[in-house]
Amino acid sequence: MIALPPEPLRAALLAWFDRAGRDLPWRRGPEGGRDPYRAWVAEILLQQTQVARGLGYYERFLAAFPTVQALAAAPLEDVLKAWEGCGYYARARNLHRAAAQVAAQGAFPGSYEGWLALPGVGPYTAAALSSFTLGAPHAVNDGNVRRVLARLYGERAPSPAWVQARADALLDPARPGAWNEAVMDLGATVCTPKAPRCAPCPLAQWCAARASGEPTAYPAPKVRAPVQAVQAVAALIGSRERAHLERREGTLLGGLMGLPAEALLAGESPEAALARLCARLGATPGPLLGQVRHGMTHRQVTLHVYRAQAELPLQPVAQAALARLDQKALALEAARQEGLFPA
DNA sequence: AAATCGGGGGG
DNA sequence: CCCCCAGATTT
Repeated sequence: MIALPPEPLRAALLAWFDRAGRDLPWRRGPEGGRDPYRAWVAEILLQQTQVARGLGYYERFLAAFPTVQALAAAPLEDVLKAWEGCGYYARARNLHRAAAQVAAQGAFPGSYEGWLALPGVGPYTAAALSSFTLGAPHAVNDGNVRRVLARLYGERAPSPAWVQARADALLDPARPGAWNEAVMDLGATVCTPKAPRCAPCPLAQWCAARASGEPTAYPAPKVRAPVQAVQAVAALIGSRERAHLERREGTLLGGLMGLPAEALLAGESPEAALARLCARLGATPGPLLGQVRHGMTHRQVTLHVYRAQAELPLQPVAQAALARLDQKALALEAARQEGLFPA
């Protein structure tokens, strides 16, 4: 392993950060002494979610739940509604659970280990929050850090342990929170995945990937599981404004509401699956409204949406937290209020 | 170590 | 179309 000189490298990156770092709403307050509630909500929201996308959700979420006490007291349905469309809904469920723990103990964690003990807080988030809110010397390891360090050291296949060791060694003990934010800002705005801008990079003089002439070769792309094609049927009972909805159980979209649905069994036709679904609901199958397709990283879902009739409770769709897939399905029923779509 | 969990931005 | 994103949890 090449030993990089830590002090000049730290000074160069922190000087760049102080000049060119991003101005983000969760960065208000003193360095190393940020408001733990605002910092925590941001870190959970930003897990596997790009900053530009998280911004809108952040403001709306804080407006709906201004304090951890308000979050703890709110029904989970309201929390999921605020999270609607953002994905990885276990984050919202864990955030709600953790809020109850924090409210019960009357204070936010005062250490890395304390943060790590909260549901939904793993090694990255505990390092981020302990450095941002407590000034604790813990180095974050996220996608940006992985890419920046892989390029800096010229490592094509950086393991999590390799990244953490390098991040720990480089962390500036005088400004751990600022250092963590600086590496992430560099990765997000300069050392980007496909088009790194080496010219303005404050670390260029030490960077092995830049010296190689092919910075984007570091790190090598991760091998990903193939996308699996899935088919299912759903029943629309009622209208797109007031429909019969079910709560999804399990890990996939768990906690969200959606149209009653059944996955097609191997070799099964959509009509047969619809018959199974209607038998379960005590409903009468109706005509096909259409199909919607929806991609979910490792799944490509084709949903066949049918109308159905039944004496089942309807609820206002606008107040329920729905996945994008169900919103697409509901959109198949054209709004037909008098005057909305004149003939 | 590998699989699973959403949805969208950007080349 | 493909890779990636302020990862965590479960297997």
